[in-house]
Amino acid sequence: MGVLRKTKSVEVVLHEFSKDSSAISVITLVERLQLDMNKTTVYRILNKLEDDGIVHSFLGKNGHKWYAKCHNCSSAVHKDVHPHFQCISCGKVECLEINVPIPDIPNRKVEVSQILLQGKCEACYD
Amino acid sequence: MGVLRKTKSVEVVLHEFSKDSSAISVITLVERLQLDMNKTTVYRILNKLEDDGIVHSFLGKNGHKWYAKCHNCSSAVHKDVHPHFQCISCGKVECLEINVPIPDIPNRKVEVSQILLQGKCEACYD
DNA sequence: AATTTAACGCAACTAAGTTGCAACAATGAT
DNA sequence: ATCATTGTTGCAACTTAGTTGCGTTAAATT
Repeated sequence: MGVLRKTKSVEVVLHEFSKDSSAISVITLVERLQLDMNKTTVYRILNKLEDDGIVHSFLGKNGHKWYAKCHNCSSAVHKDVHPHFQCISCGKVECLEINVPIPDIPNRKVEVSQILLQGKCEACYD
Repeated sequence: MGVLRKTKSVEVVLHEFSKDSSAISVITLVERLQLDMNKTTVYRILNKLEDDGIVHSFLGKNGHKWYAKCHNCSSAVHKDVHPHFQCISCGKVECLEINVPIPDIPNRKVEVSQILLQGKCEACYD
């Protein structure tokens, strides 16, 4: 499954990602687009955009879902398995373009790593 | 706040952690103890046990809360900021006694790191 | 045993995310 | 351009993790 039709709603959602380079939580998106579309539509479009490798998702500090634009993904391979950074002051979430090497773990095969770092962001830094 | 009284319910919850060395999700715990106590009680006891540094919590792959016994914590300092491993086959979650070094990030101060690794556990490994 | 007050059970609530279905609209064919 | 097809949307109702308020119960202390 993926995005098949270029609807108004899809364009509106895409626009939100194009104007903001940081990640957006679904909650924020639903709230921000409540006049444009139903929350069900937001959830469904995000699902499809992720299938298509256009955005990727991850969980913020409360276990709520966040989305951000992908840089080097396709529907086949989601390469964007970078860490994410959430500011504990302003709540903003960003993708970090760094590589965190995961040590080998005996008798276990790590396939996915989900790393959420929390602290003070650039703007909230003392 | 913390555990002030040694009630039957507290002992039952503690017993669950003593008989199982891997982590337990709140959902499982509520279900497993439904004959012993109310789910509200489970949530409240876990909260207090965490405050006291007896257990620590983290989020599993669906954003659901998990708890595991602490090894070197106190109510003042939660030292148990190790990574967790969740098996994608059987769903089991374990604490990993390894250290994942987080690289310094320019202009940001990392205070907490939440690392969830997913893959095949010892038992489900091919 | 009486008193104090933390802890408990219960029911009702909140909020994120999902589902089913009828109505609508983007796309390709005519 | 119009029609038919079928993917997409809105709506309402639902599911489920987690929380809250409050009256009752039961630890701990005297």
